[in-house]
Order: sequence, then C-alpha cells, then structure tokens
Amino acid sequence: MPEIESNETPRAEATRYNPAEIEPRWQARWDADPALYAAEPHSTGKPKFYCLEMLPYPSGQLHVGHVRNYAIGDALARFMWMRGYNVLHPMGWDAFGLPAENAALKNNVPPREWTFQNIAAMKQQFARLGMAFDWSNEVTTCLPDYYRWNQWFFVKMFEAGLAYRKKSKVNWCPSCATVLANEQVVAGCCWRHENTLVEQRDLTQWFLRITKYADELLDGLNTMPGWPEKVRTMQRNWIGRSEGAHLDFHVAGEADTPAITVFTTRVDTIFGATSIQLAPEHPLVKQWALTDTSLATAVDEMIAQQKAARETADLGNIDKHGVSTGKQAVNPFNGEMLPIWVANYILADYGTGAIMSVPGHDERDFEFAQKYGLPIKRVVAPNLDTNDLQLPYTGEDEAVLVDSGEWTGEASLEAQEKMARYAEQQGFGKRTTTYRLKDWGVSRQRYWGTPIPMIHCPNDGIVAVPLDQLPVLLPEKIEITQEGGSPLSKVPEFVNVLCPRCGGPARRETDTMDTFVDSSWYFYRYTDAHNDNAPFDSAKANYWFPIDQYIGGVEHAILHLIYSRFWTKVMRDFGLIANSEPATRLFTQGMVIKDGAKMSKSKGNVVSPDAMIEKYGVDATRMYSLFAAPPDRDLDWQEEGLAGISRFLSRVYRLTTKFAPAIRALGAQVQGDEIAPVEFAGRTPVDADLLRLLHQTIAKITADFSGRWHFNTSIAAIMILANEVGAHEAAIDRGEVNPATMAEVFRSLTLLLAPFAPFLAAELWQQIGGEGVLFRQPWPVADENLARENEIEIPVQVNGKLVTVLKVLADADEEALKATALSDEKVASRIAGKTIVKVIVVKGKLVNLVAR
RNA sequence: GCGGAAGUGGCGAAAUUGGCAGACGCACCAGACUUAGGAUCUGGCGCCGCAAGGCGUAGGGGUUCAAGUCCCCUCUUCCGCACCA
Repeated sequence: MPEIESNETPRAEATRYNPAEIEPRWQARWDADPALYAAEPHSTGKPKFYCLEMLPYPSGQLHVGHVRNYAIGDALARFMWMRGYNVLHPMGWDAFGLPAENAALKNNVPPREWTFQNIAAMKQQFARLGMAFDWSNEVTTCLPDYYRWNQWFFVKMFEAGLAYRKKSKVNWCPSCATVLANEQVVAGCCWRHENTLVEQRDLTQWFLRITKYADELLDGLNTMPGWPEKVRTMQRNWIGRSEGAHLDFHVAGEADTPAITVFTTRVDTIFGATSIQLAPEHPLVKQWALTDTSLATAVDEMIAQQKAARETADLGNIDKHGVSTGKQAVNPFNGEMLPIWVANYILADYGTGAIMSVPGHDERDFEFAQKYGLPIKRVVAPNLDTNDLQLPYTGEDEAVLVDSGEWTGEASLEAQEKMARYAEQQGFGKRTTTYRLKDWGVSRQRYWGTPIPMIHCPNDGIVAVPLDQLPVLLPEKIEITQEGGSPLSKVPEFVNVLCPRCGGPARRETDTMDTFVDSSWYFYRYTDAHNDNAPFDSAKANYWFPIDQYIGGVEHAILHLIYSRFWTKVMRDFGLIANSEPATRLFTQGMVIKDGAKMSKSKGNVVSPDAMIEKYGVDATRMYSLFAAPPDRDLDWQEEGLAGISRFLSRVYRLTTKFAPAIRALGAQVQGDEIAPVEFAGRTPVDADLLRLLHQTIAKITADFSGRWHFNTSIAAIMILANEVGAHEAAIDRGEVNPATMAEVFRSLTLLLAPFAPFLAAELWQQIGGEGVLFRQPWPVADENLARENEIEIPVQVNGKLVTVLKVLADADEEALKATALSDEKVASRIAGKTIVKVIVVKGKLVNLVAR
C-alpha cells in the first residue's frame, strides 16, 4: 500500500499518482514474462523492424545520457510493435576493456567479477527503467561463447590476408599502457585520458586491412541517406581520399641513391616546383645524416620540437622551419635543379613523406619559401593574361597553365590527368590514390580483451590457431599489475603451447584485441546468440538485417561506426550476409548536459538517474528526457522541468482513474478496437471538440514517429489533449459528453502515452478495462473526418501587418474570404482613405490587402 | 585555417511547404481553496507604453503582397578535422 500522509483525506489517497507503487508492480509483472518483448518467428508474415540502441559498457551505473538514449529506442520499439511490426529490440554488454583492469588494480577484484557485478546492477536498472528489451539473445562480449567468434573472424581474416603483422610507429598511451588505434587518438591525447599525451613507439602489431575497403567505405556513404550528413561527412574526411600521382625526382650526382618519390595532387603545378621537401623521418634523411652531423643535429632538433609541440597539443600551429640538405634533385619535366630540404611540416606517415614544394600554388609551401627566400613561381592562373595575380593561387577549377613549357595554355584539371599520364609513359611517375585512413591497429597490450588466436613458432613462423581449437580462453588466474607489457605474457601456461603445424614448442601471441572488434559485429550475434557452430545463422541475419534504426551517441561517428561498416563488408565477402551496410537509418542523439557543461565527476554536475527515479518515477524521468529538447539536440537537464512532467502525469492519472469506473462499465464497447461509433448527429459540441482534437493528436504523433522524431512536440500534443479533457471535466460530470466519446478519448490517450510513459499507460489501460498487453494493442488510427476543423481563424493583414483575425468556415473560398475581410470594421478603418491595389487571398491561410 | 551545426522571451523550446512569432513546459506575478503549502485550481506572463499603438527571431543589407524561414555580408557559440601535399 502507498504510504499515506497523516492528514490526507481518503479521497485524495484514492486518486493520487504514486509511481513508486505503480512502477515496481508492473515491473514485477513484466519480469515474470520474459517472452513479452521477444521477437516473433520469421514466419509470422509481419514486416520486420530491427530497432537497436548502442550497447553500453558495463561501468556499473547508467547515467542520464543512457536514459535518454534508451528512452528514444524504447519508445520507437513500442510504437513499432503497436503498428504491427515484428520487432527485434535486443541488448547486451560491451564488456571487455580497460576499466575492469583498473578496478582490479584499485579494489583487488578480478576483472571478470567486477564486470559481472556491474552487468547485474545495470540489468536491474534497465528493468527498473521499464526498457522493453528482448534478453533472450543477450550478448556479453567478454564471454567465450562470444569472443571465440572474434577469434574465428580474426583467423579467417588472417587467411584472407586481411589481418597481418607489421612493425610501425604506433600510438602509445602511457596511462592505458597500451597501443591505441588512430581513431582513438583525439587532439594528440588518448580518447580515454583527455590529458594524457599519446607517444609514438615503434612496435610490431596486428593490423586489419580496412584500407582495402577504403573506396567502398567512402562510396557507400553516398548510398546511405538514412545516416546524418554530419556523420557521413566526418567519415569522408576520415577516409580522406586524394587522387594524385607519385613522381620520381632523381638526386643529382648520386646514381646509387634511390629517387625521391613525392606524392602530389597537383602535377599541373610541377613547373612551379622550386624545392623538394622531405619529412624529418624520411629514410634518405636518416642516411644523409650519418655523414652530415649538422644535418643530423638539425633533424634531431626538429623531431624533438615536434614531440614538444605534440605535448602542448599544438601541432597545427607550429612554425614552419627546415634545413637544406645541400643536395639537389632533378625535375623530371624540365630538368631543373631543385634544392632538397628537410621541413618540419612534412608528415612522414602521409603520402610518401616527401613533396615537391610549389610556393606559388600552395599556402604552406608559400609560407616556407618566403621564410627561406626560395623562389616563388607562377605557373597557374585564372587565364593566360593574368599578370597581377596574387600568390599563392590555389584555384584549379577554372585555371590554365602558364610558363609551363609545352603544357602552357592547358586547362589545369586536364593537365593533371595528361601530365600524370605522360609521367607514366616516361617511367618516372604513376597515378595514385592516397588515403588518410590507415589500417586498423588492433593489438592491445592488455589483459581484459579477446586473446589474439595466433602462435609464434620458431620453425613455422606465425601460425593461426586452428578453427576447431577455438576459443583461446582468457586465463582466469592472473595478477594485474601496473607494469608495461602484455599481462598475458606472464602466464606461462597460457604462453607455452605446441605449434599446431609442427608440434614443436611455440609461444602464444599475448596481445589482446581492441575492444572495438567486439562492437563491430555484436548486432549480428543478436540474431542468433546461442549458436555454437557459427557466429550466427546467415538466414537469421539476412531476415533481420540491415538494422532499420540504429540509435547512439555521435561520439562513435568515426570509431565504432566505421569499424562496423568495415566488418559488415568483410562478412559479406566471406558469404555470411547479403547486406553491405549494417544500418539503414542512424540516429545520433544529443548529449545530456547540466548548467551548460558536459556532465563529469570533476565538475560535480553529474545527475544520477536513480535519484530522479526515486523522486519522480521512471515515467517522468524518461518522458522528461524526451520532452526537454528534440532528441538530436543537446539537452540541458533541469530538475524543475521534470517536476512539470510529473505534475502532468499526475493530472492524467487523476482524470483517467476518476472516469475509469464509468469507462469499464461500458464493457464490451471498449474491447479491442471496437469503439461504439459515435453518430455525428448524436454528438454534443463537446464531443465534437474532444474527438477533433483527439484525432489531430493521433495524426501528429504518428507523423512524428515516422518523420522528424520531435518527441518534445509529440509530448506537448499529448499535454494539450489532456488539458482539453481536463477543461471539460465538469461537462463530463454533468453528462454532456457521450460515454462512448469519453471511452474513446481515454482509451486513445492511454495508447498514445504508451511509448513515452509505459508504466503509467499500462496501469491506466488496466484501470479503464483494457484487455491484453498494452504494447501489442493496435496503435490508434487518425480519422480525417473527425479531425477536420469546420471553422478556422484567418489572419487579415493590411500591407503585410496583422489587423485582425476572422473566424470563417474552413472551406470558405477566396471570394468569400475576401468579402469577409473587406466587411470587417477594423480592416475598414485601417484602409480608410486608401486605395486597395491588390488583394492576396490564400485559401485556408490568410488575407492580405495591399493599400496605398 | 578547413568542414558541419546552431544563434528565437527570464529559462528549455515551438513554428513540415515563405503566410497570426513564442505552442507545450519551467520560472515568475495575481487570485481561489486552505490552520498551513515546495499541494491543487483559475488567470496573467516577448519588450516599450496608462492606452491607442510601436518594436521584436545575433547584427547589417536584399528579394517578396508577406521572411525566424529564401539570397548576400558580418559577428558569436558549439562540434569535428587540423600542416593530409
């Protein structure tokens, strides 16, 4: 029983909205029926709808951002059920990762135990929040029955040449004590440690050949209108395709030295090249530095300075400087001698780490040439007669070549193609495409991740663990320490194995996989999570895929969302699935902020959903997260607003429960969707008003779900409807409303509320005598005839300024509107003494009189 | 620097196509009920003005009978990328 305050009247008790009593009661009922939200067999003939929210990391606590994310997805899933779809709405845990190891260090609890405790706690929270998840295909990525398929994919990729090992410069986070992928470096710092600068280390690591799919990943973006343009743009920029050419410049007088290959997108400007610039890390620079101590010193300084700049996260603003090597290279197009320099603005890991410097037509080269007095030539101009052209001029679309030998007069864009072709014919060049995207480094020197299923054999080299020997289990007994290096390397029984090929002693790979591997394909596993023979059954995946709606934070625009697109393409090429893209529609919800700032423990502005739930209930908390802002925008959490939602729900509760006995008494009339038809003639004006607004509201909310997802206005519309019902409360009391109208209004109001306030809606559904599970009831259908207004208000303007608002019949034609407007007193006084030169009448919209 | 999004009352926001700017909610003000109110209900609430009326969607210009919405310029904020040749 609800707690009753000492001096409240019994009547108040009976009508009081008490979510603390209602919500746990319904939660218990739903928990007792695990099949409630389960997807149906594929044979039902219903259209399928795969509704997916990004799975959480089991930190142990849901925050209000989660509540918002899952409130959006849950509302959509419930709506789609009510619209008759077969909905898949699963959930799981992105359960590998560093926090579990940190917790182990701090609290001396094994990562596995910590993780499962957190999962249990968060699952409770999900249940308390009334999230309609189908747990029958729960995925927990740290369990062997999941990660064995990571290993399976890894071996398959290794066999297909998509997973490989190489030594390279990698990002190293000292706080994580592990390597990071390029995608995990944000502004020079670790994505998990905003203040920890990432170091560069030379290590041998495993990579996945995502660059093989660079073109497809890029071009596919054009076929994905259901993804936000922002995300597609970010991915385009990240992939960074540039078409250009490699050109070889021979070093003058050094026949034994290999030619310097530069990458350029502007072959057409080669007659304007006045130097060659090498990255400090370029192999030739290293070679020359061996015999040139001043060069060596200068280059070392440059590298040190770059490192320092990286530490202030100020790499882009570093002053350009360089040093001449004293060598010269030959321009293959005209034989000119170009001095070879080393410059700090040349990136070693983009293109070839060497460029031809064209100061006349590149801003960076211009800045550098000015500083060091290198010649600046003009070889491209908007037209042949341009003499006073300001350099650098970087245009190319409508530009022509000047002072470029036999190429003079060619259009810039055509010359790029022709000159590259010429270079190919002459053997000193090749047309090339360069990408910013690099292969995905997946090795992590950590414990709590998927063991990479590879074996290092002294005889056979690198050997994959045979598929039938998977999974390679992560050892349970391990001491987590803060020392560097892979923790697994300190577990002899893990490391020491026999080579699967020769049977001799060998060593297991001790690195684990990046946790983004886990999340790259988890949503396929949801379609068949208990499969012991394959990652999933293709028929099942092909039924559900692509995901119809994917919902998550924009922070994954590049990381997870590019990796999972890559993984999808790989699985397609392996013949496992038919789709090339994982999700038809992607929705990125805004952040939840507080007092204008991102919530963080250090700022002390974190809002706990538990506290909100305790005070206002789940329904109010969920509904507020949808009401306070459109879901794609940032939401500033204001508790006062939540109180407002709570008041609204109380009003709905009071009104509905007040009339519930009468509605129940109508008995069969309210069953299913069999509402007794309300005859036009027998309807009172109040009936007509209520039904009109009801059907307008149904139409609006239905449109919101299929369109812009502005649930803030959907909820506002429900409030307007409820307020209108409340305004007619006395009329209903007096019997001025047809009981069938009242029944329809309350019944539909409850159904409309179901996606947003599931607990209250379920309670009210029961109270008004609704049968069956609320979320499987058909969504109400708007009746255009009932929704139609017969009288509307039309603004009348004179010279574009509002003069009055007239009530007219909705179907009044233009002549009638004009006549009504002209006969109005206010209008007449406004146009007195003037001549009407023009009358603009927009039927159903307005009348504007132009008078002089 | 480049790319993207945005800028509307005291606050969160609304305004599918150019057509009554500020729906809905918060806060606030007044009143009712009340021993009491951080409950509930009623009314008010962009700014200036007693009013009539005027002004008003970051600022400036333009197109139009009509502009928050379309075009040009400027400013500010947030996000992403950041020497990508």
